[in-house]
Formats: sequence, structure tokens, C-alpha cells
Amino acid sequence: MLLSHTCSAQELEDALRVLEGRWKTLIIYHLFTAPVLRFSDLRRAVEGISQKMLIQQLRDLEENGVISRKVYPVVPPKVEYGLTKDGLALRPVLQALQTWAQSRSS
Amino acid sequence: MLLSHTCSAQELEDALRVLEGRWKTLIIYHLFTAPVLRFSDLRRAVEGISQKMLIQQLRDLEENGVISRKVYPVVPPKVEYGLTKDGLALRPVLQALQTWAQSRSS
DNA sequence: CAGTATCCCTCCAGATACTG
DNA sequence: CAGTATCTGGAGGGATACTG
Repeated sequence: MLLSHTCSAQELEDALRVLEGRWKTLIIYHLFTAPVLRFSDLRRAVEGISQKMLIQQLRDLEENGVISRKVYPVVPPKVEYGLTKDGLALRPVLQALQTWAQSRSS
Repeated sequence: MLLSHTCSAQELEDALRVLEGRWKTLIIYHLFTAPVLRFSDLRRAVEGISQKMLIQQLRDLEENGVISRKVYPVVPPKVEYGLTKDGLALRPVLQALQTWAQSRSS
């Protein structure tokens, strides 16, 4: 028994669904390196993502309580995205992934 | 700066690609709870996966050096899957995910 | 038991154009 | 700037049948 079974496969599956897809974890990563990013900032940061995919993934993450969206009623429009408390709690996951990524690229 | 930048987004992206999809992380999870599993064991463990998807994901993971495949030349056939050293190195990732999954389900 | 081989189809990613 | 709307091809993935 290498992992505790206090967490069921079902719980893990639910958590994985929140992060599923090619983009979500990368978006979260960039929100860790800079705590607040505007839509256009994210487009530049997440290389290769289309406008449509970005807004779609952002909406998903927001719905799942991982990121927050703050709209400033100004012209031109200004919207800032940041991590929620739940999103910030993902830091150990991202750090573990980084460590793994480095260990296998060497 | 909340995460170290010794790891580029590119490295992270490569690592994420290895784990991408609905099934791979779950397969790895089950190989952590039981260090060695046969094909039919995995089919039972990973609920809802089809034979085709299972073999496809297993091949992907094997190609990326995360799992190993051992064939016993017996009748009926016997094939065992397990984690490689690289796969075992994913334990902190899985553990962090578990912790997160539990914290948000509560 | 542990796969292959097909057929089929949905749905999502990507490109493009447009808007408040 | 921060989106929405629409079209499209192709991958993802299910069902079924077959095999060493």
C-alpha cells in the first residue's frame, strides 16, 4: 500500500476532471508565477492557445472554484484573473509536477 | 514569484502531455495502490474504461517510460504492468492531488 | 487471457470573423 | 480590451467481432 486509501479513486477522478484538458494546468501555472493576469496577459503567457479555448477553460476553472474573475467597469474593458483559495491550494501539486518534469528531462 | 522558474512552462507542458487524458493518472493511481496488476485487473480497477482505451493508454504510458510491461510466456497469456522508476517518482504528485481532492470535497 | 481490427460517431480544438 | 458566433476537420472514444 503505497498511497493512503482515505482518498477513493472517485474523489481523485473528480479532482482530475477539474484539471482535465491540455490547457488548465498551464493556466494555473501562469497564475502562480504572476498572481493576477488580465485576459490578454494570459493569451500571451499560454503559448499557442486560441481566444476561444482560453475563455472556455477560464470559465470552467471559475465554475469549479479554482480561479476568480474580477471585472473593472472601465473603457476599455479590464478583467483580471487570479487563483482562489482552492486554486492556491494546488501549489503542492504544481510543485510536485515541476520536480517530476525536471527529474525526467535530465 | 510563488513557484520557482528553474522549471520552464515548456518542461511542465511536456510532463503534462505524458499524463494527459481521462485515464492515465487513474491507471497510475491504481498501480500505486497495488504495485503489479494484470491487464484484466486493471480493467476491473479502472471503472468505465474500455478494452481499447486501456491498452492504448497503457502503450502510451509505456512509451513514455512511466510503466513497465512484463509478459510471461504461458498459456493462458499473463501480462503484468507496474510502475518504472520514473513512474514511482510520480508519488508526490499523486499524493498532492489526493490531498487537494480531499480538501475540496469537504 | 490479452490483446487486434473495424466501424462509426460525437464532440472538441482550431481558424476566422464579428461586437460592446 | 475582452470577449461572442459560427464553421469545420479530425482526434477521441464506444461497440462489436475476431485471434494467438
